[in-house]
Amino acid sequence: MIEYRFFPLPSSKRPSLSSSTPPHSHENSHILSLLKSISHSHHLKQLHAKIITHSLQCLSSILTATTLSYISTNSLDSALLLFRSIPNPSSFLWNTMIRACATPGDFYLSLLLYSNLLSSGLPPDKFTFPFALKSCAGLSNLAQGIQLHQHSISFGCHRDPFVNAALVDMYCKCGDVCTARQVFDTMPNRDLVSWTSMISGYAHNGCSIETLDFFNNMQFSNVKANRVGLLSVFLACGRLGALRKGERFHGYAIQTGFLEDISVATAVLDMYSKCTNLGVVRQMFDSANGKDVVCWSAMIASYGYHGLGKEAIYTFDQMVNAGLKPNHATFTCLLAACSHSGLVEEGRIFFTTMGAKYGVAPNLNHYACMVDILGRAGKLQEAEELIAEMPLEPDSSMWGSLLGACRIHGDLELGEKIADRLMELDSEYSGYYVLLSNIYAARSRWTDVEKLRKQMSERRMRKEQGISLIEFNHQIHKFTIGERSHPQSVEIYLYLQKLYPLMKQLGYVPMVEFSLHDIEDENKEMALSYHSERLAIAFGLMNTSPGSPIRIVKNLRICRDCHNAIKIISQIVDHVIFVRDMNRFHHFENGVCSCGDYCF
DNA sequence: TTAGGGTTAG
Repeated sequence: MIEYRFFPLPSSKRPSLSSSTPPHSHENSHILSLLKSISHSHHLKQLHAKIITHSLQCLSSILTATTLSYISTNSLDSALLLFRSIPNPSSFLWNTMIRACATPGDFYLSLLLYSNLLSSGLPPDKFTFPFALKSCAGLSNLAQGIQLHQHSISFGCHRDPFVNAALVDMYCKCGDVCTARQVFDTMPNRDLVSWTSMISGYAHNGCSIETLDFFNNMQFSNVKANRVGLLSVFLACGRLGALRKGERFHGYAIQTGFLEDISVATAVLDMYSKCTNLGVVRQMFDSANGKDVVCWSAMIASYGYHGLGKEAIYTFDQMVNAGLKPNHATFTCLLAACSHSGLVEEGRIFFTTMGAKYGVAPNLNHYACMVDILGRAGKLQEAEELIAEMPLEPDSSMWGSLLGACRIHGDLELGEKIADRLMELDSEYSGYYVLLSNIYAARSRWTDVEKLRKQMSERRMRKEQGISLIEFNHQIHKFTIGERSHPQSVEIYLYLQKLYPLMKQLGYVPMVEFSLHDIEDENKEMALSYHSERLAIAFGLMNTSPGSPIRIVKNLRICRDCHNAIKIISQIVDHVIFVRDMNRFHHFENGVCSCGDYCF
């Protein structure tokens, strides 16, 4: 636990109430009303000076009002300075200070004040906890949050609905969804906000199926959803690729009027961009009223996922011409779009001018995008130099981007060098090991593959399991590599076995190096044939009529062999196949993929 | 005086 220390003024320097000259009461009321109405920090400072000149700073009510005015004029430093000079602040003032600091950048101050409140002897109350918990949530400080939870019980505030909602939110934002759910389940009264906190917690912790289930539970409990709940639902549908469910919620958003809100319209747009083709996304964008920078950025991101980098740039230009100022996320979307489409020069220009021209200095994400742009295009040396010269401390993801490029271009020497760096950084992300393992496997260096596997095991790391999802009959069906637990497994495997010779006739040659086990080629072929996306595609093809699109969502990158296989499958069957992997969309039709094979 | 929030690399 972090020990929060507070440094109060020595008591001798504090103003003393008893030594003050009694001021005129009408003058006090006048100053108090002035303090309430003041809206500019400059005027407030003038008034504060007047208060000191007239020796009114000894009055508790005046000091409290002045502190509140500093908070309302966003002068937090002055408010804190003044607050520290107040001998015995009221609970109300403590809470107001803790709340004022419960914003990004000042969360730690908020907790410092909470700690000092405890030292002062005043008990925290039902207003204190929501603000202090919000600060723990903002810092993702679970240990501190658990202590606050215990304090809320000790001080008898744990039954308050606001405290409970804040606890649910804190546990979710600290990644402990299970405890959040326990708190939720024991709540005496669950209102819309607590339901929404839990739904949003599930959504932001990647529990997409639970998000949708919980949203349904809320509706069964006769709690009517609002726009905030809908935002989480669209996030979950997008992640699951659950187009039909997303469409149903889109209908709900239209009926209830929530779609008029630009945040809901953006969430719907984003859901479509992750579930389907661009036509409907563009329709959403064109029909949205009051488009802000987030909505424009979502449209730019969407062009990026679908490999239309030039359209992403055109949309960016339109946004700027419409008078909107791009933010960090806009540039991340834009650079990622350049990367997916191989627009190296365009990306380089945006990257080098974004700070001076648009006032957005490149952050780690932007550097990672630029490394990716250069790396994918084969400019590995330039990418390495960019990392070496960057003014920020490169993190593991930066080296990970470059390692990804080494995998694409088969640069084993650089790949090993980067892998050493990643080991030094002690990254817990198993994907980097898998990338290096892929580079070794592609060169049949099975001893090195085995060595890596051992290192992963020593570090208690496991390769993230590949999962493919497909929505059918309002249900999400999940497939993992070689699994046989699905009710239609027998038929799925038979289907793939029948498809295999047809694929070979059309020139499919299995790339056995993508099967990482040191096993015989024939077995490798079979291991590849049962990758999760192929099982999901077979399930989709078996259960839908010709002409209907097949939509798959995969949590990892699609492997090169599956990519080739699906291109050939799209030549055989009368279906368009969409696969969204962890990076982007692949739109397979008549033997061609929309990514132009650029990602391999 | 109290809460939940749409875009973001690999």
